[in-house]
Amino acid sequence: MQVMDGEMPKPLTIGRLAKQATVGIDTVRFYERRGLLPEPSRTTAGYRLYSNDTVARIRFIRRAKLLGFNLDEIGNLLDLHDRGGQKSAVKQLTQRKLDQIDAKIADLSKIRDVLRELESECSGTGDVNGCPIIETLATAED
Amino acid sequence: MQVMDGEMPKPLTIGRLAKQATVGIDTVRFYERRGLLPEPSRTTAGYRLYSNDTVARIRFIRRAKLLGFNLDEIGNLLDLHDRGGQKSAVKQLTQRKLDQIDAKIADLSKIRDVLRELESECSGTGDVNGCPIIETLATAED
DNA sequence: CTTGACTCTTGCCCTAGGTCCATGGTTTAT
DNA sequence: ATAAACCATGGACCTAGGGCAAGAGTCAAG
Repeated sequence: MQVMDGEMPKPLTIGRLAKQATVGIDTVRFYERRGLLPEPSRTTAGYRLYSNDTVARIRFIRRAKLLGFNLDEIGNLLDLHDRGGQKSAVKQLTQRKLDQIDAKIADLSKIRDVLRELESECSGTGDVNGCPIIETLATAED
Repeated sequence: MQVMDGEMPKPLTIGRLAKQATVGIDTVRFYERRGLLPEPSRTTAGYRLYSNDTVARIRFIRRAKLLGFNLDEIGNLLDLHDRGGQKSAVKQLTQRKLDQIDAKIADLSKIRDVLRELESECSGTGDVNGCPIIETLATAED
């Protein structure tokens, strides 16, 4: 087995990392400040150098965000991942998030129902006099 | 008919207005700056003096907020109310808000489904190795 | 060797909807 | 008359998640 890797692998500087993870450079530094990314090693000139798994780590963060976790919660998930926490802890975080989302959906559904009702009651023709939407806003009992 | 109103009606200063509308004083001034409340008259000392319908106007704003309208949209609604706009304009604003809310509910529902699935797959016992939630975040294809 | 592309740090800016503070004048109650 | 409570203005601050810019150093290609 010959070792003939023709190319020097280009060092993973912050710009390349950001591109591979499809985030902005500022986002990488921001995550570092927030403690979501470990402090990277540096070149003698002070340039940050990353290992490949940082790409995966950033993707982890983005996916978790898509699922509705905020950065603090993601920090917890990452800690559990890094330090081999308990599944129960992960599950609990997920359940809490699920509860929050259910609550939010319930809120929005109520609002939607009210709005639908008002909208269906509004003829949509003529001036605003007697418009049930405006009327409700203007005169509803507290 | 005698006019014998025993008491001088206390002038509606900003503090009393705020209390009646159950908002903070700063909120009243903030709404004024945002153009949601007209500039009030002033005493010679510069104190703001409000008429009673300002209470109703602030309540209008709060109710509209509860229905999910932001302050810009509420400004539009107030304009339509003040200047006798068309019902169709009010209805349109309401429909757009309804669409936004539906979209948000749809978003959240998708997230909820994913989260529920992951949560149900997670045994909740043992360490994080093999936890489907962490695993998914860590390795999902982009 | 020079030009352009990268990177460094520090620090300010943005949204939305307010909230809080300092400083100073006014009004009201005791 | 004097203290407590009120009001004025201007500006800073808050959350969340970054974006943007200045000024300076570094690196790679031609």
